[in-house]
Amino acid sequence: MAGEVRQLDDRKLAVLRAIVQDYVGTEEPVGSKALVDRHNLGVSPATVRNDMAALEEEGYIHQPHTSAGRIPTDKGYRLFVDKLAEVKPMSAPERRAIRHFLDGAVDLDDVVARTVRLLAQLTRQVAVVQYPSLSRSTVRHIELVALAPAKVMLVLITNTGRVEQRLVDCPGTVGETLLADLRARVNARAAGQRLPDVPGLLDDLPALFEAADRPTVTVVLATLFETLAEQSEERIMLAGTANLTRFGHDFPLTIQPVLEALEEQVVLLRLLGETADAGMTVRIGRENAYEGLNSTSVVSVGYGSGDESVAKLGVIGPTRMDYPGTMGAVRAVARYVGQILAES
Amino acid sequence: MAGEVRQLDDRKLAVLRAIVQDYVGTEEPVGSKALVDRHNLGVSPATVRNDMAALEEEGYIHQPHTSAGRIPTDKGYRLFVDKLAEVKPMSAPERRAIRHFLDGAVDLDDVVARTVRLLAQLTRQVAVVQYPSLSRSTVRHIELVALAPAKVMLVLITNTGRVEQRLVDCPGTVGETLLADLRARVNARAAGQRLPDVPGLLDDLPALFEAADRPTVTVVLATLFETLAEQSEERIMLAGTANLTRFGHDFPLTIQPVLEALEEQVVLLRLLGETADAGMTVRIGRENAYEGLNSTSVVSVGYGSGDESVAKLGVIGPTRMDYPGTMGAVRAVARYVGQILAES
DNA sequence: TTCTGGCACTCGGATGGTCGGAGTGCCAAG
DNA sequence: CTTGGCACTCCGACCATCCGAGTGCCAGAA
Repeated sequence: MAGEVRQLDDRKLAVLRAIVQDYVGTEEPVGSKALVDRHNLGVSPATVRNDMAALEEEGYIHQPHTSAGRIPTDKGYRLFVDKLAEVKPMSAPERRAIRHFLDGAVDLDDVVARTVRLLAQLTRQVAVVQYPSLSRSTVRHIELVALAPAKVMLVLITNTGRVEQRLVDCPGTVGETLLADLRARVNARAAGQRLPDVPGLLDDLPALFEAADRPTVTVVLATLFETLAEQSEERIMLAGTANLTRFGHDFPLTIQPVLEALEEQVVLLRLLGETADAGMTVRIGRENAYEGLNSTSVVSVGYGSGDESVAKLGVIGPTRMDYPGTMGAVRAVARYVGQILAES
Repeated sequence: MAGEVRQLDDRKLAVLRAIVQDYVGTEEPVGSKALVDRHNLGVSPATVRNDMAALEEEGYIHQPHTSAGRIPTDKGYRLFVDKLAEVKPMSAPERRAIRHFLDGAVDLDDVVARTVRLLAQLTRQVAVVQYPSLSRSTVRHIELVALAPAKVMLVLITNTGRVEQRLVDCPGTVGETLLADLRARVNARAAGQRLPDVPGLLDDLPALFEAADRPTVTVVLATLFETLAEQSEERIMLAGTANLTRFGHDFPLTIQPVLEALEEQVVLLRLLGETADAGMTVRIGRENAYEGLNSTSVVSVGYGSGDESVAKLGVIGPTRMDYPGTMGAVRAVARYVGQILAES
C-alpha cells in the first residue's frame, strides 16, 4: 500500500536539505533543474523530480500551484532541523565581537539591553530576552525601611543584580528596634538561599517575636513571600522589530498578528516558558501555540550564571529562516551572557 | 503679481478643512465633486476647483498626478491644526472609561503600562509614555544599606513611586553607626525636596562628620548626586505598534524607519523632549527632526501630578490622522494620569 | 468681480487577452 | 532505479484597451 511508512533514503534527505537551503536563500519556490544546478547531487533533474514527488507525498514539501517549484512545509523544516542541519558555530571574530560588546555592560538592565540588541543584529530577526528570573536566583540581601510609622518598604536584592521593592502597610506602628531585629534575622537565614527555598526557612520566625509584634512580622513576611513567588513580574526585553519588514510579500497580514503578539508580555513569556530547560528549542510555524505566530519560528534557549538556566532568550523569525545560523547565534549569545552574569 | 501674499478667504479655508477631513476619512485623494456632495459648501464644484487651484498655489494641498484629487501637504495639515480644528473633547462615557481603567493601577509601572495601552487603543496609533522624570519629582526617602564591609547600597524613592538604586564602593569599612547617622541626616534634609535642589542642601554635610568618615560620606553623596542628576535613566514605554499596519499602501518602506525609530529610546526621548512645557505639541511630517518619522505626525503633551508637568506622553501616527480626535484623547489621558499620580 | 455650467482633455487603474518559460508528471528506454 | 524526452499546465509579465474621475479653462450669468 502507498500508506505504509516509507523510509526516506539518503538522497531524498539530501534533496530536502537542498530545497530548504535554496528556499531560505532565494525566497522562491525551488524547482528540480535549479536544484541540480546549484548542488552537485550527481543525478538528473528527473530523478530529483521523483524524489520531490515522494517528499511531497510524505508532507515534507508542498507546491503553491501546479507547475511551480516546491516549498518546505513546517514538517519539512522540522526534519531539516532535527536531522539534516548542524548548528553553525560562530566564527572566532564573531565570538570576540559578542564578548566585547557584552563586556561593556554596567548593570543588569544594561546586560539585558545589550544582549537583546546584539541578538537582533546577529540574526537580523526579532530578539527576546527574559530578565533573569527571580525564582532561580538567590537572595543577596533583604532590606526593611520604615517610611512612615506604619509603612515599611521591603527591598529584595538578588544575586543577579535585580531589585524588587514593595510597600507594606503594617497593622500598627513599627519600632526601629523591631525592624532591625527582623532585618537581621531574615538576612541571617535567607542570604545566599535560592528564592523558592526562603519561605520554608522563615516560616517559624513569627514565633520568635513577642506576641505584640507578631502581626507586623507576619504581614512583612507575607509580602516578602509574595514578592518571592511573584511570577507575573517577569520582565522581557525586545529588539529588532524593524526586521519584521523583511518578512515576505503578503506583508501586513503576516506582520500584524506578530506585532500584536510581541506587545503581549504574557504571550512572550509563555513562548519562552515552553523552552526546554536544557538544550535549544525550535518551534516551527504551527508548532507555536499562539496563533499569531503560526507563520513564524521561535528559536530559544535557557541561559544562566553557572551551569543552571535562570532565564530564557530567543529570536522570532519567519519559518523560512536560516536555522543553523540562527541557532548558532542564539547559542553563542546565551553562553556569553551566562558568563557575564556569573562574573558580576 | 501672483507672488504677492494672498489672504485666504473663509471659503478657501472651509475647502481646506473639508479636504483634510475627507482625506483622513477615506485615505483617497479628494476631488471637487465629492467635496461638494459631502459637505454643503453652497457653491458649485467649479468654484471649489478654483479654490483648490489657489490652495495648491499656496502649497497647502497637492496633486499626486494630473487628474487626481488633492491631498493635504504638511503645510496644509499645519494650517488645519492651527486654525481650522478644535480639539475634540472625549465624551462622558469615554472619560469614565479612561478614569476607570487607570484607577485599577497598583503601582507606578502599572500606571504607565495602563496609560500607554489605553492611549494606543483610544487613538489606534502608536503610543509613547515617558516615566515621570526624576528631575521634577521630590524625595520621599533615601535609604542606605550595608551589603558588605565596604559596599553600601543606596536606594532613592521618589514621590512618584519610582525607585532607583546604586551600589557604592566605599574607601573603607563602613560602620553601622556612621551609616545610621548619615541616613538620618540625609533624610532630614532631603525628604520632600525636589530632586535638583537636594545637592545644594547636602553639600556641607561632609564637614559635620569626623575626618575619618569624610571620604565615605563624600563618596556616598557623590553617588547620590549622580543618581539625582541622571537623565539617561529616563525610561519610556511603548504600545500599539501593531497599529502601524494600518499605515498605508507603500507599506514596508514607510514602516521600517518608524519601527527603527521606536526602538531607539534616545530618539523617542528627544521627540518627547521637544514637546512644549505647556500645552499640546503637534509635529507634522517634516517638522519632525528625526528623518524616519518624516511621514508621521507626533502629538504630545506634558502630564504631571499637580499643576506641573513631570513627564511627557504622546502618540505617533501617519500625518493623515484624525487630529482633533487624537488631540482630545491625548489631552484627556494626560489629565487623568496626572490626577492618578497626584492621588497616590 | 465672482460664481457657474459646459467642455475638451488627461491620466491612472482596472480589465482582459496573449505569450513565454519554468516546472511538472509520465513513460519508455538504458 | 535512473535518465532523457515530451506533452501539458499555469503563473506572471507584457500590452492594449477602456472607463471614469478629475482637471483647467472659458464664456456667460449674477
